[in-house]
Amino acid sequence: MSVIEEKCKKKGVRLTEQRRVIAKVMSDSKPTFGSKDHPDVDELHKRVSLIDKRISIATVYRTLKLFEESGIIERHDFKEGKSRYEPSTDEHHDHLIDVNTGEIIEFVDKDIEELQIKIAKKLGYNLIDHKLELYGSKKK
Amino acid sequence: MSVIEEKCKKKGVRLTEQRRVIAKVMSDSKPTFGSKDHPDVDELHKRVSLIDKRISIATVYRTLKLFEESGIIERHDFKEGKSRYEPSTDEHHDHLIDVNTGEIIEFVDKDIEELQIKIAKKLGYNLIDHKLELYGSKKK
DNA sequence: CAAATCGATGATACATTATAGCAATTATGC
DNA sequence: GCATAATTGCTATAATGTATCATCGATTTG
Ligand SMILES: [Zn+2]
Ligand SMILES: [Zn+2]
Ligand SMILES: [Zn+2]
Ligand SMILES: [Zn+2]
Repeated sequence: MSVIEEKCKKKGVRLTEQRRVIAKVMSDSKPTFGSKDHPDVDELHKRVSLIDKRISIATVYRTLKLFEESGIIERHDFKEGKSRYEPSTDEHHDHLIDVNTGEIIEFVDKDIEELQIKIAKKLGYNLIDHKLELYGSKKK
Repeated sequence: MSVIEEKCKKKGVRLTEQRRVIAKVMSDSKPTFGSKDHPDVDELHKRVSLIDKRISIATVYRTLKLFEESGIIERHDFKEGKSRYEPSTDEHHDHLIDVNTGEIIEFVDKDIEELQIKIAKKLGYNLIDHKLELYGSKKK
């Protein structure tokens, strides 16, 4: 059983054959370091179709929304207009996008997380969420 | 003459009657502290129409794109799907969005800017651009 | 000054991403 | 197994933004 299927069970999200396939594909999407996973809906539909080509794009959209609202996956809107998805991780991370290759590098930085909380506080706010994306080109 | 009209002249961006109106509206959009300006295309078209109701939404789109590509204004994609605009400022700033009211608070923080450069460098990248948005609720 | 030229405009068609409606199918609880 | 409720696939629709194209208007050329 895939990691995401297990999380669905734990959270009481009903599973169907289609959702199980989408869960499997999402679970397998974890990027090895250096890759650029975080697939978009079309890419996911392609991967899903390799397992069962009768699953419609509408179901992919609906299931991703369901998983996202249940906190099982995360949606990102990088600079493209379309959403990209990844399985939720235990430890929060942010992203650096290689502007030349599109490669996505994940990073964790405690200092910048704390700094954001501090900035919000100074402005009189409690930080609820944040978006941090770095765009860069490889040093030579 | 509006601030943005002046910048157009300086950069050699050709001005028309329509563009002058849009430049004026954008120039007037600078938020006083506490406001939530950074208007979207529809809002801008509304404001533009008050001055000249024959200006089409297509021209607003085209002119905003032109101004943006010339570095005269900046486009932001907050969490809504539609773009919002503001005049470019001398000093770079980031945004905190009040999740309850939609209010947008601008802030400048040298430390977080430097930290981002440092993080990119550590990953082997030169930082070219970044997106930093804080979402929070007012402390009571 | 008139003609030719070139870019900008307005209206509309189209593209893209995503959601909504609905009949048919599937899963669930008894 | 049967009734009920949720889910699916298909398609239509919504929302945001871009492309097309005939027309307009400004500018240059002779
Ligand atoms: Zn973060
Ligand atoms: Zn990630
Ligand atoms: Zn910044
Ligand atoms: Zn701003």
